[in-house]
Formats: sequence, structure tokens, C-alpha cells
Amino acid sequence: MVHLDDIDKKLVALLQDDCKQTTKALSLKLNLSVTAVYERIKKLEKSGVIDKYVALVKKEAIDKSFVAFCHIKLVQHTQEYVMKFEQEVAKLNEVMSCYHISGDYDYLLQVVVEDMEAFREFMVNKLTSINHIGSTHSMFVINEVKHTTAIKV
Amino acid sequence: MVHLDDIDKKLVALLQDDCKQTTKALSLKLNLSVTAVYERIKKLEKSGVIDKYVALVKKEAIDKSFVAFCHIKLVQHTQEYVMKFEQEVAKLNEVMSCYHISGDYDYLLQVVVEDMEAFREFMVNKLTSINHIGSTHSMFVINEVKHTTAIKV
DNA sequence: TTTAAATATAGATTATTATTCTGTTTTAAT
DNA sequence: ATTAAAACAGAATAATAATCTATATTTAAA
Repeated sequence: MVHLDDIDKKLVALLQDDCKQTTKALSLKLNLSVTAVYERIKKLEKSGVIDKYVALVKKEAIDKSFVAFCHIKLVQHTQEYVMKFEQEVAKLNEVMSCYHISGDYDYLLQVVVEDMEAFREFMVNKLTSINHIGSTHSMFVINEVKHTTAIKV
Repeated sequence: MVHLDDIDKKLVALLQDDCKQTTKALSLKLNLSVTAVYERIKKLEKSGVIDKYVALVKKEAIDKSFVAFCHIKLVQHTQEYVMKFEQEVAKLNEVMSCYHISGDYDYLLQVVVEDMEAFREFMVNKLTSINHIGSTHSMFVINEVKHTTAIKV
């Protein structure tokens, strides 16, 4: 576990909001020299604090505004069934995330598609065609109140 | 809604995986000139397909490995209660996302903290101190099978 | 404490990349 | 076929990243 001082934390917050800003711009916000900021960034990358730099796409702009959460229960929990299910579900483009969770159901999936029809299509032809699924329970997103990729460090 | 051809789609996929690669590197992968790639990227930014460029932080590296999903039911659904709740919950750093959903509960939250103790602290001192919350139901993440920010375009 | 080593910083220099510019080619509509 | 618009390539310029050298600061040991 690496130690981050207050400047590092501020820097990580800035990069989580906009990773394309120049080191010059960052240096002004942090009251540091360009080199100092540069070295700190390299250290954050090397130490694995910063995992990757990505472009975020606006769902609405590409007509993928329908978001659903999907609970899934497996018929059995043998090593083989679990592995197979996890492998298959990870392949599906519509599945943004899949978590093995505690509680009544085994898994929670976040699914992003075009509309309800696309979701139906996804359920029938992709998800439930995976073997070993016992039951599912879907919840549809009415409104996205908050959604961020930025973790407070 | 903007129209994206196959090259645009490939480009968006590349940027969703790594937005720091040079236009030169992208041009080689897309068999285009640097300028052509550059213009396409600018168009994707202007049209809103690309929302922002961010650094993604590895939870494990900053000791925030505990993830929970939290169902919440409000006591009432008056305009005032709903607004107030959504405002307050959006302020909480531990809440990565909050969705208003269909089904038995009103909201689904994704919460990221240090450990179970931090989660308890969060529930007691932050979440349930928001007024108008009726009941909650928490599910803990045992394993993150899949998690991506990249939408297939 | 005092000193040595390691680390962090700043400013200047160089290398790389982004951006702009100009002209050409392709595409689409008339 | 003709024209206008869009997309493209290559060259030139501007901006930024990355490196280098030298100080300053912190850290750890004596």
C-alpha cells in the first residue's frame, strides 16, 4: 500500500475528473513545478494507484439509455457451474458489470442496452442461454441520480 | 443522434480502453492519417459521444476494496422527500452511483469503502442520517467478476 | 543532534506530440 | 456529369511531454 500525501490526493482527484489537462495546468492548481507534478504522476502510475486512462462515452449520445440491474441465482454452486457462468457472462457486451454478492441472489449485473426491446432480446437470447441459471429478477433504472468513476482518495 | 461508421466505432473502442495513446498510434491501428484520426476525435468530442477523459483508480491500491450495494426505500414519495434524498445522497463520497429503480425498493446505491467497519460507519453516520429513509437492505460484494466503463458502440 | 543518503523540487533543454494549414481526393446530391 | 461538402494526407508550426542538471528538503542512521 503506497502512502499518498495531500498533494497526491488532490492530484488524483484532478486526474479522475480530467486526465487530459496538461502538467502545466495541474502545476498551477497544485502550486508545484511542472516537473514535480510530472514525477508524482509517474509514481502514481508505477505504484498502480492510477490503473488506466480512458475516454468515457455518453450513453445518450449513442442511444444506449436503457439501464437495468439483474439479479441472478444459479441452480447449483459447483465450481464448474460458477466458473462457466462467470466466463460466459463476462463476454457479453451488454453487461457492464457483474458482481458475486451475498444475499438471496448470487449475482448482480448491470446491463446497458438501447431500449426495453433490446433488453428483452438480451435476456432471451444471451443471458438465459447461459447454462445453470436458476432464476433472474430485473430492476429497471428510472433515473440515474448519481454516477461517477472517481473514488475519493 | 450522430452517425458513427465502423472506423468511428473502432476509434471509440480504442479510446475507451486507453485515451492516452497518441493519434499516431491510433492512426496505425485504424489505417488512417494522423489528421484524419485527429478530426474524428474532435468530432466525437463535439458531438458529445465522448463525454470526458478520466484516470481510473485501482480500489485495491488505495485500500477501498469493500464494495456494497444498498437498496433503499423512502417512507414517502412526495416531491420534496425525493428531491431532498437525492441531493443528500449525491453528496456522499462513498456513494459511487445511485439509481432510482423499479421494483420493491426505490433506490439502488453502489458504495465503496475501506472495510466492513467503514461500511457500518457509513450506514450509521451518513446514509441513515438522511431523512425520509424508510428501510434499507445491503448486499456485499464477494467478488468482482466483471467491471468496465467501456460501452460497446 | 549531526551527517549522509535518499527524495522531492525547480528551471532549462530536448524530444515528442498535438494542432493548424494547404491542397487533394472522395463522397453525395443535383 | 457537375458541383458542393466532407474526409483525407502530408507538411509546417505550436504546444506539451520527457529528460537532464542542479538545489533544496526530507528521512534515517550514526
